[in-house]
Amino acid sequence: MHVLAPHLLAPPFSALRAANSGLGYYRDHQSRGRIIDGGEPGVMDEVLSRISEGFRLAGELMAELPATNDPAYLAARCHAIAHAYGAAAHVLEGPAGGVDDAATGPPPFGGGEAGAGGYVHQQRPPAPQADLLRMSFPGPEDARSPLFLGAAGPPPPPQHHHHLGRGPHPHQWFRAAPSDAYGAGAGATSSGGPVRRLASSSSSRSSPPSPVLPWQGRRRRESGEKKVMVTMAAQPTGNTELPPDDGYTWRKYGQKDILGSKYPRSYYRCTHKNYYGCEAKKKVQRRDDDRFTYEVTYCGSHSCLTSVTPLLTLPMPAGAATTSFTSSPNAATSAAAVLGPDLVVEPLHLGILNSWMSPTNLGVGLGEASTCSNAPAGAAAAAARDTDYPVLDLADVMFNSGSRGGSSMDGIFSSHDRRDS
DNA sequence: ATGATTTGACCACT
DNA sequence: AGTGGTCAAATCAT
Repeated sequence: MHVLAPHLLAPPFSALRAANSGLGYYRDHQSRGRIIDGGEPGVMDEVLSRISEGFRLAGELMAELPATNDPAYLAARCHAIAHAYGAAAHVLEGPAGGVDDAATGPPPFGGGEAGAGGYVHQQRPPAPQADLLRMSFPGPEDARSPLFLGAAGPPPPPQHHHHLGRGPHPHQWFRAAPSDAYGAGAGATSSGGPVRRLASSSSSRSSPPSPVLPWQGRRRRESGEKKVMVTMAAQPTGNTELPPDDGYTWRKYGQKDILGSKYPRSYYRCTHKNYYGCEAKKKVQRRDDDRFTYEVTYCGSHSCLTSVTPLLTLPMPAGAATTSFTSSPNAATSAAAVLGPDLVVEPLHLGILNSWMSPTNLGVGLGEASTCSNAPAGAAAAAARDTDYPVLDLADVMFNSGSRGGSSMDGIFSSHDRRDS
């Protein structure tokens, strides 16, 4: 049995931990600008390069793990990874506070400590760092861009040209289940579908005089509606990139070219809107300056996953906050609340977790994020506020239970519930 | 048959 | 008037 330092774990774990270390990037969709202010121009490039390298190596290691049993070899690989991250830390901390050996230094993203159950996140990093996020999931065949970085805005939408391979996600690390019963891991986004036609082939549809009926409820935008923007890396899948999978299933309902943006913006609504009237929506846009990064803006909350109590009753490690996720009628709100108001990014964390694992399991609505961070969390949150949030333990538990039954949307949306068209 | 995507048009908002 | 968000027919995939 090889024991790796928490921060040396391969991608999914390290990414997860990073995310749960408060690096989750989440903010109002209006904000823009750099996330990382590295001071000198070249500094962040180097940091990125280092982190990328570390992530890449970790990805490779993970890929090799199943077939490798040589402790010495694994240790060497771990050191290489540690070195890469250490170098990044060194650059970040400057000459004075450099960390020469990441293996003995603090976790790359700080704020972690080994507890009874392992690595438990306790505090989130200083505000500035909170912006430092951007996930990427280097896979064996494509280890590009590792992660977080703060790009500022949201990630761009799926480019249909590349998109959508029809089979299972090539890139399902630690994902026990393919997604959900509808086979849409990344939601409709990856469910496959027609490849975008060239403009010239403008379908045979002879544009009938738009039969748009008289005012049928094109709802006026709710200006007060909270939105959450998240920057996520594309899912590397060999030579294509899929939009980030946040664990929910989405159905695309529109795409639009946005002024000033190189890539079009795609609009998605929850696939279960018709089942449960779920109003969750999201806009996905690929960044102009980084095609591997998408900016996802979530609007509204998922009301379709409020009955995922089985998931939320995952065993909690001893010592972890015991506040139940199950008592609330609204799992999403409850979960976020439990994590506490101090963790502004928790919904994102969970969303990320969600994306790492069998989606749909985690009934945490990202759309609830803003609401949760503002709204009183209630007694549960209050109780959890001063407690070590079991985020990571939960994550581990979830990873470990990724193959458990119930990961399928079937368990949540039984066929008889479906009233969709 | 069913469900998802594409895409032009419509409409709200600024 | 310009832009962004949504609708829905046509089309495509399973």
